[in-house]
This record gives sequence, C-alpha cells and structure tokens, in this order.
Amino acid sequence: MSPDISPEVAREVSPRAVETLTSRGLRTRDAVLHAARVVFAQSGYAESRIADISRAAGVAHGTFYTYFSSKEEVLHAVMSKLQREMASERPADTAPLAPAKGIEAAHRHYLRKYRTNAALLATLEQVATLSEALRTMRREHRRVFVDRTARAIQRWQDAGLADPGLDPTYAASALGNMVDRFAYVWFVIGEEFDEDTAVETLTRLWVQALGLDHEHPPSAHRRRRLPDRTTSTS
Amino acid sequence: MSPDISPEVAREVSPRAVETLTSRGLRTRDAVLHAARVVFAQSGYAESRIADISRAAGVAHGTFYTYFSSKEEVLHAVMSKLQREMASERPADTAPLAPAKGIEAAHRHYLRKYRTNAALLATLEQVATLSEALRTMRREHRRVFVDRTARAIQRWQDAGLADPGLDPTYAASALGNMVDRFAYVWFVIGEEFDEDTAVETLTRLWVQALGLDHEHPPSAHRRRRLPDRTTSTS
Amino acid sequence: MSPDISPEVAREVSPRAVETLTSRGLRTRDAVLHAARVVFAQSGYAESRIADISRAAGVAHGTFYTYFSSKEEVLHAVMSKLQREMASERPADTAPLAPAKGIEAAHRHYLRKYRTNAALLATLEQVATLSEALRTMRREHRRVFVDRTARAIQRWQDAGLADPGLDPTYAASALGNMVDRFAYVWFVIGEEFDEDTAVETLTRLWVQALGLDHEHPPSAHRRRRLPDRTTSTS
Amino acid sequence: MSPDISPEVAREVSPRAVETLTSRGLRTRDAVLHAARVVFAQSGYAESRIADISRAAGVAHGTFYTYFSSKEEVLHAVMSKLQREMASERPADTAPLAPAKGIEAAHRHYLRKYRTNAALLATLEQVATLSEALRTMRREHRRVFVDRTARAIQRWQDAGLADPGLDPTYAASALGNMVDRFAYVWFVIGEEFDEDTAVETLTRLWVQALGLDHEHPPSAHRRRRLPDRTTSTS
DNA sequence: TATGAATGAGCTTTCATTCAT
DNA sequence: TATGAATGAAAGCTCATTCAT
Repeated sequence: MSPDISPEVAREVSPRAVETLTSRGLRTRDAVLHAARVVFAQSGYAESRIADISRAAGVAHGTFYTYFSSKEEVLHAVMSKLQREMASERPADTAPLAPAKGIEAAHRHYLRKYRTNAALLATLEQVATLSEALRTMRREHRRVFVDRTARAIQRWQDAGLADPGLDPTYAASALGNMVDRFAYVWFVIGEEFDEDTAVETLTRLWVQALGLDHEHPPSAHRRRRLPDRTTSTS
Repeated sequence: MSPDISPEVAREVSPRAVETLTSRGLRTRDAVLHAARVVFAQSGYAESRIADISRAAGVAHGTFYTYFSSKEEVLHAVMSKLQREMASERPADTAPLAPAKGIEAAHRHYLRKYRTNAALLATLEQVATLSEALRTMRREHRRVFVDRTARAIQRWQDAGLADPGLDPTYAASALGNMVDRFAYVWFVIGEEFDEDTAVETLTRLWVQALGLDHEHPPSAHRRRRLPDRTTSTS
Repeated sequence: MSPDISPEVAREVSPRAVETLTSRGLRTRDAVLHAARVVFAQSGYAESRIADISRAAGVAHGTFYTYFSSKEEVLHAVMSKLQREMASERPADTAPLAPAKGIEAAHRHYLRKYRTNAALLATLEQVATLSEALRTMRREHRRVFVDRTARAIQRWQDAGLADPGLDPTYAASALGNMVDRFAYVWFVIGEEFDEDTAVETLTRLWVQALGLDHEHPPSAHRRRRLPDRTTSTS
Repeated sequence: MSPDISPEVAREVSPRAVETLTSRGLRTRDAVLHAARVVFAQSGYAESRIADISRAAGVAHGTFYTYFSSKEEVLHAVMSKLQREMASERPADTAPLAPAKGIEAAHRHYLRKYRTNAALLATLEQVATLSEALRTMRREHRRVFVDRTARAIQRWQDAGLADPGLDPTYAASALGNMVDRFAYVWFVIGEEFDEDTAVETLTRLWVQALGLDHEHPPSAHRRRRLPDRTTSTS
C-alpha cells in the first residue's frame, strides 16, 4: 500500500487547542482553514504550498503554524469538515415518501452537492491513501452512509418491499459506491452526462436492484440481519 | 540563456524512441519500467523517488533518463500498461453462458484481478487528476469497459432479456462503477468483505437492476439506442 | 501537474520586491549581491555556483533564493550595478580643461577604473551575449558613454576645434571602443603595456583623429548633426 | 581572473594524431569539426552539447571521442581555425596603394569578414578567458595583426608619412582594437550602423590619428623603434 | 572505426518548518 | 499573536565521459 506521511496517527490537537483561542485567534484560524480548503481544491495536495495558503488567508507565512502544526494537519481538518458536510445537509425527508421518490430525491441532491465540491473531492481522492489517519477517517465516514442505507434496506425488507435475499450491508455499500463513483466520473474525470437521465437511471437501477418494484412475500428467508441498533436512527 | 543568433541545428534531449533501441536498450528499459511499477505500487506517486526506481532497476541514476524524461512520463507508461492489463485478460467466455452466470464469472474475475493490482490501482487513483493527460487516459480506458458492457446490455434488451427502459450507456457506466468502486473500498480503503457474498450480491444487484430476472415483452419502447457497430463484438 | 479545475488563488514564487524588505532583509540581500560580485569576478559566470555565493555571503543555501530567483537574475543585478559604476564616477572636470588635457585625464581615469574591475569586466564579456536582456543592457549602457562623447565631439566641431567631417556618433563609438578594448587586452587578455605610454598614445590618437590639434575654419560643412538636446549637458 | 577549465595546458594531440588517420577517418574528423563550429556559433560554448555536435555531424555520440578528447579540445581546434581564417585571406594588396586607400580596403574587408563569422566570434569572446590556453592563443593571434600593422606604421614613419611621435606597437594595438571592437558592437551587440559611413569614419580616424594626412619632416625624433625583423614582411 | 548504452558527480531549485523579533 | 527571514535536507535532472561490443 501507500506509505503513511507520518507513521504515528496524526495529532488531534493544534499547536493551540481550539477552545483556548481568543475570538481574534478563532477568526484567523477560520481564515487559514478556509484558505486551505480553497487552495487544496485548486491545486491538489502535493501542489499546494503553505505559502499559498497563508497568502490566500491574508496572514504571514509563520502565522500558519500558530494554528496548524503541519500541512498534513490542515489537510485533515479540511477533509474532516468536507466529509461532515457531505454526510449532513441531506434534504429533510420529513414526508415519508414512497421509496422510489425518496431515492430519486436523494440521488439528485447528492449529485448536486458533489458537483459543488468536485474539486475538493478530487483532492480527497488523491490523498485518501496517503496516511492511515486519512484512510481511517475515510472508512468511518463511509460507515455513516452505508449504515444509514443498510438500515433503510432492512426496513424495506422487513416491510416486504425489498428483496430479502440481499445482504443489506453489502448492497448498501455497492449501491452507494455506484452513485458516488458516478458523480466522480462525471464531475472529476470529465465524462459527460445529462442530469435527468443520470438521476433517472441511477434511481431505476437502485429500485430494480433492490426489488422495490414488486412484492416480496414475508415467507422469504433473510440471509443476514444487521446487528440490532438501540438508536434506530432515521 | 543560449545566444539566439541563428537557430539551425536541432537540439533534442528527449529519450530515444522505443523503436530505435538496441535489444540491450530494450532490456534496460523494461527493467526500469518494471521497477517503476513496483516502486509506485509500494510508495505511491508522490513518495516515489527516481533514485528508488533506478536502484530497484539496478541501474545508475542517469540511466533512468535515457529512457524516460521525467517521473511523470514513467508514470504514464506504467499506468497505461496497467489499464491495458485490466481491460484485457478477461476470462474466455467461450461458452455462451446465461447472462447471470457470465456476469458472476466476470465479477469474480475482476475482483481478483483488482486485488492483485490493488496497490498500483490505489496509486492510479491518487494521480488520476494530476494531469490532463492522465485524466484523458482514464476516460479512454473507461470507455473500453463501458462500451463493452453497454453493448451487452443492448443485446440483452434486443433479446427481450433486459429492461428496455434503461439507457445502456448510463447503466453500463453506473454498474461498472459499482463493481470497480466496491473493489477499491475493499482492497484499498480496507473495508472487510467476504468474496462469495460480495460476488453474489454484486451479481444479484446487476441482474435485478437490469431486469434480467424476468421477461420483457418486445413491445416495450427503448429510450436510446447505441450507435450501430458493424463489428458486433462479443 | 496540478489539477486545473478552477484557477483562483494566485501562486507567487518570485522573490519579494526590494521595496517590501525589512532592513534585516535588505542587509542580507546586499550581502548576497556583494558575494555574487566577488564570486563572479573570481570564477566567471559558468564556473560560479550558487553554493559559492551563499557561502561567501555567509547565508544558507536557500536564502539566496529569498532574494534572487536564479543565477541569471543575480548576474543581471551585479552587471547592472557594475555598468552604473563604470559610467558614473568620472573625475569632476570642474575646470574646463583644454580638450587634450581633459581627454588624457579621462583616459587615465578609465584605464585605472578598468584595472580595478578587470576580473568582473572579463566576466561581463563572457556573458554579454548569453541573453537578450544582457545584450540590451549592454547596448543601453554603451549609449550613455557614446552619447556623452558624441556631444563633446559636436561641441568641439561647433567651436571649430574638431574635424567637422566626422560623424560624431560613429567617431564617438569607434574611439570609445578603442580605449575600452585597449584596457581589455591589457588587463584581461594579459598583453603588457606601460601606463604612461598607453595614456599618451591613446590621447594622441584621439586628438589627432579628431583633428583637435589644428584649426578648422567654420566654413567647413558638417556631415550630420546630433539631434538637438535641450539640456546641453557638460 | 577567470578559472582555467583545466589547470594543465590543453593537450595538443587528439586521441589519435591527425597524421595517422585514414582518409575515412579524416572525413569523419572534418565532419565533427565542422559540426562543432556550427553548434558553437549557434549555441555558444556553455550551451553546446557533445550530443548536439555528434548529431549535427551525423555520427554516434561516442565517435566524437575518437577524434577529440574533450569539449575543450574541439573548442580549441575550432577557434584556432577561425583565427587563422580571420588573419589570412586579406585582399591581395598587390598594388602598393596610397595608405588611405589601403586602409579603407582593409577595413571594409575586415568588417565583412567579421559579419560573416559574427556568431562564432561572439562565442570566442565568451570563452576567451576560460582557460589560459585560449588566452594565450588569443594573445598570439593578436600579435600577428598588431605586428603587421605596427610594421606598416613604422614604414610610414620612416617614409615621413606618419607621425613619428607615436609608438608603433601601442598605436597598432589601439587602432586595431578600434576596428575589431566596432565590428563586435555592430554585429554582435546589435548596434546599428551603415557600412559606408562606418568604413569612411574608421578610415578617416586612422588616417588622421596616424597623421597620414600631412607631411612629417624627417628630423622628428622617434619614440621607440620596433625590434628589427630580418624578414621584413609585407 | 563506429556505436550507443551506462555512468554518476554535480548542480539548481523547492519548500516545510523554525525562530528571533 | 503575528511576522517574515532563515534554514537546509532533499530531489530532479544534465551531460561529459567511459566502455563493451
């Protein structure tokens, strides 16, 4: 595999813990963090210079190190924030839509959010394997997505709406990858697609793959159940 | 900084074209290329040093530059070769299997090939967006895969085996991504999966997504046809 | 090799402009510039190493690049300064000497100044044709000298002291070259001469060549006048 | 001063003495020598690569070393040939012209020859101080010119045509420089001049400087005589 | 003689990080 | 906190020269 930038796990603390910063300090830190995001998006990780980030943040070169102890640390902070943003902010599915409608809405939403952050997500792809810390962050972030989808699949299976023969986790992982990767190929690699056709096709594939388009008699045996969750999240 | 008095004599510095190499030269070039592959797989692109490659190839530092004019150029050569390998070598589907059987075999084959080259494919992911040249190579390589799958889907649609409502290219792209990305998450990011369950799930998702599990009366209208191919490849 | 997704943030690598330097920075810059002068004089351009200059300046290797972006750039700075020095600093010809006396003084002064800077002037000769920038600098520097002499010649012509049949600019260029080159051959190529004889001969040649040694009746027609200068410089 | 490329005096012998070469060998050697001349003229010394010379000569890289043992050695050979060409080939002044006419013809001839070889002469200027060997070659070559002129001046002095107060050698050196440098400034540095005006001015300056434009009674005392030459050349 | 592959010392340049102010 | 000058390890690349064939 790829080498870790630093063998030890990345430090979780900045040179000065965020909590202890004055409000002026917080503002500067934010400026640097935001600048880093812009620069990483624009130039990729390897080609981004601390000097670029400082300049973009409007601070002196040395000021960077007041808030982050290394280039890798800002990277971590930027990517962590990005992944949180990608995971949250999904449209409030307040109304319990029919599965197909909900899936379509989610797909359209995800693709648009991807497009917005495409450049930074491209950088994330570059660095995903650069350190074990990032690889771990990546795995954990995926788990949120996959779990959420897996639980939905299981609910659908329980309700006799989805193919009970599918392993919810494997299916969730596979289908999630499908959409995520489709966006990557489209917005990063530069393949050309049409949004409506894309959303429609992805949705149809999900619906049919999961068997949401016809009934599944409850007699069917399930291959594997998800571990019970006390907090039966959305 | 050279005097620009009269430009007459050509100045060429790039490496000698492969065709003009002596057999000794060819052997050395191969050694360097192979060493680069090993080193890129081991260390990723950014962390690979020309010195590492030369050492691994058992040649002097300067010899590298006899055959490649830069790190980027070997990268290109290595990745080009990798992609050709990934695209070829598919199992001889001599027997016209039932679609599902064929799909399953292809999936299993692909996952195994991916696992074999996982480290280098991880590097490919890192560098995919590093230069337009690589992005283009990437797009073109995907096209081979996608086209092959899209034509298969269309044949199945024509035969009334697959859902005629799907755009073959979009579906091929999406489903291809699904498998490719599943392998990445498994072998590169380090998620843990079981091969049989993986192959089974991926296959079931394909089959159901494409509607290969039930009949499609010929009356159905098709969304978009692929451009006709004279050479109706398998 | 950076992703070209969206170019927004400026990337500047060139050295900080001289005006923006702190006094400490200015001091260091001067040290480097002076060291470069010494090293170039000692070793010529091609044989001078950035490492030599840094060492001579007593700074770290990288510090050189804080102030100059390349060897060529310091060269430019050094030579520009040298030429300014050669052009200025002429002896205050406060007393309006007889032409011959003034010429003799100027020659002696020039030869001595040349001897002092011979090594660096030899380097200037080496690099004069290395870049168009230097060639241009050279041309402009000569113009100062030539113009000054040409105006003197014209004044003498106007006063009936010098041969009116000479083109002032051509004559100034030729006679200036004569002295300059004499110094080069003497101090750089290593021909052996005696100062008094040299000054005497050069002066006599100038005086006679210009016809300063006898009257020129005002009736004589002039070949070409210099463009009028409002500021009739001394 | 500038450093010598190699402390020892350049070897005077090629890897294989020219006399021992077969005619095929001689042809190859000539091709390399000529190619070197072209390349040096085009790119200057520092920017010329042995590879460029070999390619221009149409021989393999290694073949160069069959005939010259180093880059410096070809340089020496090329420049030696150039200086011989510049010194010879002057127009047969069969008819004992009036001094002024002869001088004018010589000047025009020299300027034209300079123009033809300007690029290579520019390179000569670059390298003149690179090694003691070249500096010596330079001095010796100048001596031919200067001596020739000095003897002419002395003859004119003896004949009562030229100012007997001038030291023939100093005057010859200075006046020779004047023309040589004028050509350099014109054809290498890129100052713009008109040929007729240039020839006319240079000639007038010579004539007047030497006092060839009026009589010099034999009573005048001469400053210094040239050492007697048995072979009272042209 | 001719070839062209191989060598490796040597050089320029970059840039994350430190630190005195 | 903020500054920006200073550091120096590290890497890419060049090319004159050697040498086996």
